Amino acid sequence: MSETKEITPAAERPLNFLEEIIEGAIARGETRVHTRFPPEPNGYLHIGHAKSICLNFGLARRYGGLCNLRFDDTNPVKEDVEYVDSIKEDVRWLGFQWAGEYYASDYFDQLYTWAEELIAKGKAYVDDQTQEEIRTSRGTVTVPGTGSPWRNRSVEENLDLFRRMKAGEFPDGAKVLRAKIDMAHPNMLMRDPIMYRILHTEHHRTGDKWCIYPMYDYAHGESDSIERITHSICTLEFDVHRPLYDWFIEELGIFPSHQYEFARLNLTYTVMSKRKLLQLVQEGVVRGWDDPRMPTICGLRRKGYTPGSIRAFAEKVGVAKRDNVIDLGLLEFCVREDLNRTASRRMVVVNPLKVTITNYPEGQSEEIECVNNPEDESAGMRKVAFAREIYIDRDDFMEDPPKKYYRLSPGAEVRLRYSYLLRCDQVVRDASGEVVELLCTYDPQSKGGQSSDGRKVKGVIHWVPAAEAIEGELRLYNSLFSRENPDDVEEGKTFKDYLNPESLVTVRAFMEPSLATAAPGDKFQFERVGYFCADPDSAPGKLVFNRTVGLKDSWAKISGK
RNA sequence: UGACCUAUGGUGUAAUGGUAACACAGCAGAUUCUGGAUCUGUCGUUCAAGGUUCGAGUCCUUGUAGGUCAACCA
Repeated sequence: MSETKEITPAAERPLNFLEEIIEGAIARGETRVHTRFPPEPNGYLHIGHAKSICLNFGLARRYGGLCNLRFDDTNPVKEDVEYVDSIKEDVRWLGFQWAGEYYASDYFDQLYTWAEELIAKGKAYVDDQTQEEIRTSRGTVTVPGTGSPWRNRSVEENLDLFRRMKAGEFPDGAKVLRAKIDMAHPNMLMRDPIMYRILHTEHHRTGDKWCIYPMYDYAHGESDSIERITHSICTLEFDVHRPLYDWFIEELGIFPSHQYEFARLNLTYTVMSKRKLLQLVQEGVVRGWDDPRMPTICGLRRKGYTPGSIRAFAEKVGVAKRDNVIDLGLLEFCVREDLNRTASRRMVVVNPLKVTITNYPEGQSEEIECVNNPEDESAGMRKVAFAREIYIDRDDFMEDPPKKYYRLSPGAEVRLRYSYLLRCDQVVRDASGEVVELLCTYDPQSKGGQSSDGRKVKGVIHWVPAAEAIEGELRLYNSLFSRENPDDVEEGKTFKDYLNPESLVTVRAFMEPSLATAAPGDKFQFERVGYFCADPDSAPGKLVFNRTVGLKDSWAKISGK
């Protein structure tokens, strides 16, 4: 009964609509489940991708199937190996293994052959119109398009022209290959969509082998088909692409993969579009893709998020087809839930106030045993030196405290975490009247939760020994934007007008000595402050910690902060 | 003013024609050497109007609202 509460296993919650579709198929005897996660290597993965990754790999795992990692690298002008590497690292870090690592570019030869096949069937043609002409002749959502003057070229001419496009005889933009469908189709995507464009650009994998590249719509379904993907899961905006996805597969008569759409993840107080995230990086608004304020996987990792907390989050947000905006608080809840069970506790004073314990012998000190993690006995104990001079946090002292303030104030008594009861006797000020030191007395009988006369105090505050404390940097992160939905811009503004000027606050802090050996990535709970993770910038003698998330703070609520 | 998708507490997600529930957030309390954690209680929900049915969140019709689509991006 008192066991740690487990995250609801996927098996014990109701099925989402995709699982119902799969179980329906299984009921009809189709037992194979093969999914894929298909990022374009043109940017870093973010928390929205994490939802897709957990979904695709999770479904495969749940139904004993496979999930491929496939790079949708059909546009060489935007793509780079830097992104390929980061994507692989992030998927692995999230805890998933792909059945195979594939690239749409691996299929360029097959795709080309199929394109010639469609030309031969009279289902595709080479169009000489300019980009502008193609755009205007496509019509609008309410006006049907009109056919290109090149729409009825002979199969022989189309084949010849397409081969010469491939051979590099034409400059970029001179010609395209189009599917011949229906220029008056109510779905704009079906109005003779472009299959190939000329791009004399080196590809990060195929080099200069190709100067024509397939478009997403032509490449994606066929790639799924080649890999014999059973469930091609994508986000809602691809819904209108499905008829085209099916059209190519149908015309080619190849393995019938099917596309299903779900609603992408949105989070409050952040943006999720790659374009905007790229802009923040390029303009130096953040320090890079892995800036802890970014909603990227690498940003969250650097901030101290755990793979398990992100998986739990993906599980909790569910999968459906309606647009949604998830409360950032849910993500924070998930990481607190995880870290509470696993993070070692430490004492760190953010805003130091010196305390001299006048009845503690000068020159004396003792080792105090501190519990590393009350949620995990196996985490053991550590020792912290206690002496006559210590630091406490300024927030833990008030000269004139309001009601319900349990912390230190003149004449009041609190417990120093893991050690003694402490009473404040006198306040020392500097010339300007600022409080610079507290003179206190301790109850020598009060160690280990006791007191000399059985009295109890309500407040417990943390501390560090003045002599041994080490100094370090704390990077306190707040939401990147101050507006709940930064994409929802007012007249004449852009999303950047809603950047939170306090998204990063850097402070110096005094830390207990055991933190000196913290290595980048190590996670701690600084008691009563929050969860922190040693930053890659951190090194012995130059400690840097990122605040992953603060602790729930009911005093802040009461005091109305 | 075309096609398609969607509409359930503050935010998400369930309820598969038969008592509208779960999580987060909120509120109140218990407990606690972290104002943490834990535990208990509590607030609050079916877009609208018709229809089918003994019975509708669910099916049908019509509205309304939101979203997606007019890159040689994915």
